[in-house]
Amino acid sequence: MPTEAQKTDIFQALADPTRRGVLHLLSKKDQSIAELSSHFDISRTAVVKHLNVLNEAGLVRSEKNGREKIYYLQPEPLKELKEWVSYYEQFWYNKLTKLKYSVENDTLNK
Amino acid sequence: MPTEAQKTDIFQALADPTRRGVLHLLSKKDQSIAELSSHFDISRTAVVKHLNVLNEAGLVRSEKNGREKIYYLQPEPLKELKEWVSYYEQFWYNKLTKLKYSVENDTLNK
DNA sequence: ATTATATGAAACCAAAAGGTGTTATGTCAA
DNA sequence: TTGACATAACACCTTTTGGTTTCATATAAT
Repeated sequence: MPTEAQKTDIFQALADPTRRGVLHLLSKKDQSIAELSSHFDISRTAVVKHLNVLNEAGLVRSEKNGREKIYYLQPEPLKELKEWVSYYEQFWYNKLTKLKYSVENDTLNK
Repeated sequence: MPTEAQKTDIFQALADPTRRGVLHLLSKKDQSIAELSSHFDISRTAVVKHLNVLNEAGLVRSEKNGREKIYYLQPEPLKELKEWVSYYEQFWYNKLTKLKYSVENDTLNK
């Protein structure tokens, strides 16, 4: 139950390397748009667009502080990603597990 | 050490829901292009394009069987995804962990 | 009050993504 | 060998994506 609806698919949000870079920066420190932008070679406007995508995916939030807007990480939606990948973990080492699993659980779709 | 170079970023490969659907189908059963295509509302040609993307990301492989081309899941590259997400796991429950971590390990990038 | 700073918002653009349909090639089966 | 089937290879199209520049607004500091 996320506080806000996730308008953007999390997989799509993470597809862009700049956006993943933003998440990593925010994992170190909450920071303003200007500070975030200083770490990339693209314009501030472009970074803001990425922040909007991340925000719509529920991965970041922000609050105004004077004339600054401070962004912070909101990692909870990544749980979905973890669950997704954990399904595939069973196939990593031997292929026999696949058969075993599909017999035990009969999950055809999600 | 993947057998083949991954020309396509795994995050990008997973961004498309159809491609994730293909992976899920292949996790159940190795299958031909025709059989895979039957599960989607898009053309076979479109499915082939998705398969090419997945192949370039190292997530699927194929082998010819007569006039058919059988695709199978290659889940190993997903380990990278798991590692990526595991970094963020530490931030899931309380925000204090963040500080703790960044003090102990001083990993600024990657 | 004025100036510098931080962000917001809009218009625009090129390239990539995701889709289509058509035609060609290789293989199986009758 | 002929027809059907499975895939390959193109050419083409529309929308989305990731970027730009420019202009406007709000706040801080002198």
